[in-house]
Amino acid sequence: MPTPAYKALRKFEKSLPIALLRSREATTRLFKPFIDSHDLTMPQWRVLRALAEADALDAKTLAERCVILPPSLTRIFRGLTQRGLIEQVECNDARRHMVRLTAAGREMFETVVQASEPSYSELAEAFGPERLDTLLDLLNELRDTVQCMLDAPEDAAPVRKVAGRR
Amino acid sequence: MPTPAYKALRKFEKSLPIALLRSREATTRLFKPFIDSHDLTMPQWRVLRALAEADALDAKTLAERCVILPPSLTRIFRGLTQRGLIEQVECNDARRHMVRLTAAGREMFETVVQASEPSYSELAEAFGPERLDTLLDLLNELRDTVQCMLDAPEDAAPVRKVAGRR
DNA sequence: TATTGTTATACTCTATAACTATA
DNA sequence: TATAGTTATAGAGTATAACAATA
Repeated sequence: MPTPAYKALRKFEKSLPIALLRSREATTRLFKPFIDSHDLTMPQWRVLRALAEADALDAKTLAERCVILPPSLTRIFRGLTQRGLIEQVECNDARRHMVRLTAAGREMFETVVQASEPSYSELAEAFGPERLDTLLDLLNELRDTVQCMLDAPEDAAPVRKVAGRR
Repeated sequence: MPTPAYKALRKFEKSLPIALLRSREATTRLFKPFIDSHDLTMPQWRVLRALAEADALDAKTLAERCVILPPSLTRIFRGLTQRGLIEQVECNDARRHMVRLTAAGREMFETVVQASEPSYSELAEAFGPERLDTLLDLLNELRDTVQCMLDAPEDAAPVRKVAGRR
């Protein structure tokens, strides 16, 4: 007989972490070819995309917004700078590494966007534009909700900040 | 003036791949400590979780269901077997590597589930149980929709199966 | 003293191709 | 001949700690 914990458990498809992973995997498989064909990695592309909406951003902001750890971001900066897609920007606070797109970087961004836009439109149409919008809202609100839980140290979680053994 | 492609583009927060990534990152940060504290990796945990709902599964099924590539799965099998959490099961088709949880594996599964269930409940309550359910449905349907698009070779995508240069 | 970012390092996952065994 | 899985291997991401520079 199944134990209570097993019975209470949501089915595999109803597991939030797994559903997020599998949806992301499928979405990535759809769009990654467009990124690959321009010799960009997905994290590199997220950086270009974030910069395309801002004049310039610092490493900390990009790390948070693109879900990239600082050491990875350092390498990404190096790669994109060498290829002439981004450039450093002077900043009052000399500690901050601020970057922006170069003309070539913006051109690269536009090229990839134009190439992949049809697939995005096709997906939106197939899935339903309003449902896609609902999904996006729910995803962003879920993130906020989790963020709040993690900020409020009230739960019975295992060793949080100081990671366990390993 | 912004180019058409840029204007047509959804804002950063409205990008599906990025929204999925960021939501998953937050969710992972919430649950990963429970997995870590039992010296399991996330992929290992997904395998245990998938096996907990089935008597036995073969590598191909697990790879698809847990979003793990075959070579990774081979290593995961090795690790979980050495720790006595899974065991191989005889199969008619000698090519297939079928595995199931051992008693210790099921015990490990139950322990982790019981430890993390309070956080999941707290999240469900904070987010709204019915909204969480809607989100899960949308995620699973999104995956199906994308799957259909990828199966139907009709779009103007770049070199699909045969990856680009690299 | 706190913050920002880089370097160093180890480990894991990702991704392909080549190979073996079985059907 | 096709399928299932393993091995080999290269590369990229993940994660921490330690360090340098600046505030």
